[in-house]
Amino acid sequence: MDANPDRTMSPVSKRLRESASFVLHPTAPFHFDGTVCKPSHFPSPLEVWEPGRYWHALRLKDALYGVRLSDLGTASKPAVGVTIFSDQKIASAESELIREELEWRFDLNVDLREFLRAGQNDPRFRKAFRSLRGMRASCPYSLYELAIICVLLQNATVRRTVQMTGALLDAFGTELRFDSKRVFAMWRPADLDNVSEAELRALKIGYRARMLKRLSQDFARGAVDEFRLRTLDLDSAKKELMKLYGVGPETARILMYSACHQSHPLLHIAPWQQKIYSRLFYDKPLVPARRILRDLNNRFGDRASLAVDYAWEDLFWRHRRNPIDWLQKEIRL
DNA sequence: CATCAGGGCCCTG
DNA sequence: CAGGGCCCTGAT
Repeated sequence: MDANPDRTMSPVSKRLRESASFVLHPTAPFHFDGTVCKPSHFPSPLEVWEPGRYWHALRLKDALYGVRLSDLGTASKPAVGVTIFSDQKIASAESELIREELEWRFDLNVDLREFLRAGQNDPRFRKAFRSLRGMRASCPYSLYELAIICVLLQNATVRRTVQMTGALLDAFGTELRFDSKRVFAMWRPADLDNVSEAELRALKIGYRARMLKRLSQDFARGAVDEFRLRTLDLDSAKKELMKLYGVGPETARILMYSACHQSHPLLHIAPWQQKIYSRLFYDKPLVPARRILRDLNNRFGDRASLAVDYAWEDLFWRHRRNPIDWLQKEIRL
């Protein structure tokens, strides 16, 4: 294991050099910034975004890459330039594997045409669909990595999640330096084999320490096959995921949606979501959850989760440009 | 200073 | 299937 053995030291750091490049052609329409940058997410050192460009770490098999994505096309003629940074040469078969994985993680081949039409026809969604037209439900992380992030989000405020993530990455992550950027790669499941629950707790992650241990063990011994999971239908996949310690209905939903690209009808709206959706879709302080569910599912069916995501991210994009008062009050730091 | 709730989940009864 | 407890932190 190459996780940092002395956790009082600064994190393991690697310098990578440019090793391969190719171009991807997403389905049209495509929205680059909306796909790679999610303003509703908590800020983390796992990625860097600038308009039209995006940097992150990618673990595949046993290799660790730095990735830069560049927007080279337009909404209707999309093209994404990919440059891979590595500490060794990249064979063409390897390059092909990376290409397929990136296409999956950013959901570049999905057909959104019918879904986008439905959004244009709904006055509540028209604006969001217009400004993010072609956005994907993407996730730069592996299933394991996203599961860890979900656990760090549970029952915590954003500020606390940021702290826990930083502490864990300092201890077990790898800092990648490439293309004048620095991003962190998360540890691998097996890297926590020899780390005790007490050591994790010392990083102030509380009761989540046990979940991190058990999740990592399960992934390390192959109890979860991410690639098989991608092929399952919604219910079976959800059932599989909920066997994992620390993965309940909400985390399973997030994993299904973001990492497995299973859009779905809405089943449940939490109180904090209800408040925000009421403002967003009805311009009222509080609309009954039942009604919100019915309206959205009627309009969008099994793409309802994606529709909400469009409105949600659009809201945060607008908030970023021009702070929205009522939203600021809802999102505690 | 004390108390509480937080962008869930597990466990118990 | 309902409700209490969980780590820690900032808000009150």
